[in-house]
Parts: sequence; structure tokens; C-alpha cells
Amino acid sequence: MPELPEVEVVRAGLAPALTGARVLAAEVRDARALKRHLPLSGDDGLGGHGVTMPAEAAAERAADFERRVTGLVFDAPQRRGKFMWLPVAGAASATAADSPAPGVAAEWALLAHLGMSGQLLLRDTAAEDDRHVRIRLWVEHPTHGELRVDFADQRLFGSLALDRLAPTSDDGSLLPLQAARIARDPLDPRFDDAAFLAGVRSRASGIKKLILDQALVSGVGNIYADEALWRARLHPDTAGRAISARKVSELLGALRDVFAQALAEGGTSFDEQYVNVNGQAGYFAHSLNAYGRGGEACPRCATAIKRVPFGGRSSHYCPRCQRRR
DNA sequence: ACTGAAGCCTGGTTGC
DNA sequence: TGCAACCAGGCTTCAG
Repeated sequence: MPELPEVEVVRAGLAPALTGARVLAAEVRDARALKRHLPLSGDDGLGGHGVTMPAEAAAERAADFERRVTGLVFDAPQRRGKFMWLPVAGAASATAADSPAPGVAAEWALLAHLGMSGQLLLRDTAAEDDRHVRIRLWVEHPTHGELRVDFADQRLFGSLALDRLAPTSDDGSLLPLQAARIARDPLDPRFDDAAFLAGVRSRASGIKKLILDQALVSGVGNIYADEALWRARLHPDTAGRAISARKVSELLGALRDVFAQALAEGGTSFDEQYVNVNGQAGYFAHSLNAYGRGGEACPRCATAIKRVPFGGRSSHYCPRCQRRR
């Protein structure tokens, strides 16, 4: 499942091939992979969620995306939490013969969220189809030539979109509107440790719920939440306001450690749900101490790891190392 | 202001 | 064997 390390591996993998690349053509095979994409004109009346898309609206959304993405030239891929995007390069491209529709200029980006099972794959133009390819782009890079970018997504929780960029409030860097409320991640040099500490210690919610809140700290999903809590010896239900400042700092350090280690190992691959841009799995699954190890011995104290329901999914923790307060 | 649940999805697994 | 129910989980929306 793509969390920060997985998304970052994909972002870094796309960078050499797509920075400066130009979109030759686009094919939307399944408009459900455009949930976050809002057509410029002809309001289809959908917020993108909760309503089954009528066939007409789906076709219009697909056509709008294909038309507007064709001809775009990308700058280097960026990431905020689990969102990543390719900024559209400056106005130079907009004057070409096959220029994009008016309104698609430097302040736009091709936004991607991988959801649960999304993959961005770089393929040779002649390569066979991977499974579950929902959207395909043909691009041309000045030095690498032509290649395909395939967005594959089994469960369709992810999506691509053209989204507008706007300056952030802190340093004025550009963020897609849909990622505007996402906090920085713990590996970001500009991450605000003090704000995180204050945020955690002012809330009554359980600490696991808090670190899954992307507005407080981004990039954390179920796997790394369980791993960081295990490392910091915190019970997932411990109220934020009951945790000492020192312990919150320790947890932040644990998040940084687990992210950095997972990044170094190419991410965590479970059930072939996550692969890099070449379709290869990561190795961090072998390094997990708690997640997915219900019933197994805690690597620290040998007590059986507990698995309990948590908001429609599961929490894994050691009942001895991670005592409830 | 906060919490919990529903809804979006498919494919592998489990149960009958 | 065949089919239904269930589970995985990020994010948004809505009801309480």
C-alpha cells in the first residue's frame, strides 16, 4: 500500500524520464480513475465522490482530460504526503501548433494519488499491457525518446487529475489545490516539529488516529503508523494530550527512522499492491516488526503481537511493550 | 469541534 | 464445484 516511502520511490523514479517530457497523446480507458479530475467547462454536477458517474459525464470527463493533457510539457515531479504531481512547464509549450486548451498553463499540474493499489509504470512504447491499466500517456523526452506512462489501479481508489497550483501560506511554494490542506511530511526539512507537538498534545484522540491525520503530519498510513508506534512503545489508543512532549518527539523520530529505512529498501510491498515505476517490489516488508504480524512474537520481548479492529481496518501492537495508559 | 460510519473499488480468500 | 460473503485500506462526505 503506497504510503510516503512508496510514493517517494515512484516520484524519484519518474523524475529522469518525465522532467522535460512532452505528452504526445493520452488514452483514458476507465474514467473512474479520474475521480479527482474536474472538467474545465460543462459542469457535470459531480463532486467526484459518492455518486456513480453517469456514462455521459464519464465520457466528457475522459475527453476533457485527454484533450487538455495532450501537448503539455512537464517540470520535475513534486510530492506532498501521498500526493504527487508533475507541474506543467512554462508558457513555451502553449504556443506550439498542438497547444493545449486555453487555461492550461504553468499554474496547472498533472496530479496523481495512488490510493490503495495505484501504480505509475514507465514502459517501452511496444511493451505488453500490464493488468488494470486505466489511463495511458504517450510521452516524448528530449534525450530518452518516446515511452509510455501507464496508470494502473486495481481497486480504483487512486486517480489522476489536472489540478490548479496555488502558493502555500508558509513559503509560497506551489501546491495543487487538492493537496493544499496536507501537512508536510516528517522528512521534509521544513516540517514544523513544534506545531506537530502542540497539535498532538492538544487533542484527546488516540495517537494512531492523530498520526493518520494528513493535516497534522502527512505520508503516514496504516503500516507505518503501526511500525512507528511499536518503535516508540506507544499504545495506539493513547490520548494525544496524555503523551509527554519528550515521548511525542520520540514518536516523531520513530516516524523519521521508519520512513528513511523503508525508503532505503525501496518501500513496502504487500500482495503485489505496490511496485516502483519498473514494476518491481520493495523489500521493507521483511523489516516490519508489528504490521501484519498478529499472533507472532514481538521482536523485542517475544510477547504475541495483538491484532485489533481499528476504524474498519486493523491495528497491530505488542500488548507488553506498548501498554495502554 | 469532534467522532464514527458510509461510500468508493477489485480480487483473493474463506465459508457454506 | 460454485457462489456469496468478506476483507484489504486512503480519502472525502455526511450524519450525529
